[in-house]
Amino acid sequence: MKLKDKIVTESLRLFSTKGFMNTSISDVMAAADASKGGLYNHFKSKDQLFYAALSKARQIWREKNLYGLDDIDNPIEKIIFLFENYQKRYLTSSDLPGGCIFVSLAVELNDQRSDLAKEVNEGFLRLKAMLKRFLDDAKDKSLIRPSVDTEPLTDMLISGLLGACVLYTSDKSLKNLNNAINPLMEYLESLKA
Amino acid sequence: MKLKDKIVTESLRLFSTKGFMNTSISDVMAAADASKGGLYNHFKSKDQLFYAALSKARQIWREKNLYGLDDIDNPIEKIIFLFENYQKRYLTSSDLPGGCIFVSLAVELNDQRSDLAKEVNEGFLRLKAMLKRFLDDAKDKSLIRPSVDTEPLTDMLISGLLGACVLYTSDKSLKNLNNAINPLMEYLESLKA
DNA sequence: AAATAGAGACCGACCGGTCTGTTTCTTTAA
DNA sequence: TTAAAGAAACAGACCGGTCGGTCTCTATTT
Repeated sequence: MKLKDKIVTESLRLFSTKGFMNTSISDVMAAADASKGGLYNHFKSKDQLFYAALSKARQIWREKNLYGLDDIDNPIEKIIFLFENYQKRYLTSSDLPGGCIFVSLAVELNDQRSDLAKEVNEGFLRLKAMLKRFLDDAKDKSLIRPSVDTEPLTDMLISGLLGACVLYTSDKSLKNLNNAINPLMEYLESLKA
Repeated sequence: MKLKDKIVTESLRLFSTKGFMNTSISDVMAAADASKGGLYNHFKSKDQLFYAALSKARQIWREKNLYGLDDIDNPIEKIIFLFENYQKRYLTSSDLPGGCIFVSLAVELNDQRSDLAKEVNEGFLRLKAMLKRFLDDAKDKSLIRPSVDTEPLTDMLISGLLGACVLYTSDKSLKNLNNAINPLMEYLESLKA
């Protein structure tokens, strides 16, 4: 692997555990087994490294969470499969040992680096939009009861998912992760028409 | 107000927005309009200040969230009232401009200061135990359907609440806060016997 | 030979913490 | 009532160390 990729990979691991501001350039370069000269040859600044790492994190997010979704027609089943991916593929990925890096970064950066946080928050909005699209689609196809209001349901699913990330961050046990996510899936099942 | 209290109050505000490790002693003393000598006269170290601030945060948590709970008999209504307090009294409190400080600290400290994080996580466990107690009580009194399994339901409520905190941290809008918490209350209502 | 990649000493700024000196409050005795 | 004495509260210069970033120099590639 080229040094540039190695730096991004290692910085992602460190950002997910220590956060962005508490990870020093020296930390990153020690993990990448190289020196500062090697980093500043590829990135103009630490902020630039942040954007590169965020881009890689998004790529990993899509790879892990959208896996297999295209093979499913039923939008409710799609959401349930996404939630399973979240547990089994994404949160437990070795590339992000600190859990969901977007949650960590959003909490850390919002009040002190709003420019960087903005990029992170956009991801939440996109996930929310995707979930709402699935739910609206399910309603159109009469797969869930017509009494269901998709807007608050979307918010509940999102916050449940984010909460599960927080719990997993603070106690990396699969049991707690299952306990947090499975009820959401069961609730979704109960809404089927 | 005495300087010691002022230091704790201001450090709490700063910890909730900037996090513990990214808040410098100078930041705290500038906010408290005093100097380092004044701080180290009352606290042995920054860690000691952390424990003092955490203690104050817990006191605020109880004041805001347990307000009025004793006047309610129905345990389900207690939970709903607690959730309302969370929105209207706790998260929007001016003492914690960064949102729920326990969420911020848990995410920040778990992988780098596990000794401090342990203290924070204990609070989650206590909240979880309290919610479960209410739910079990409700089940005993046949206030909710007997088919309800209180264990996963507790986890769902906790992670929903934590997720709401994350969302509120990254977008301090009451609308999003309501959207995240209200569905939890509606879901609880739907479980009534 | 020219260009790129990388190493690592170095810079000013800031970190948590210490130390000394000064001010303010409290206690005690005349 | 007052003044001396002691303790506690506070200010701010200062310490070694680390931060992000720069710069020079060497090694490798083209």
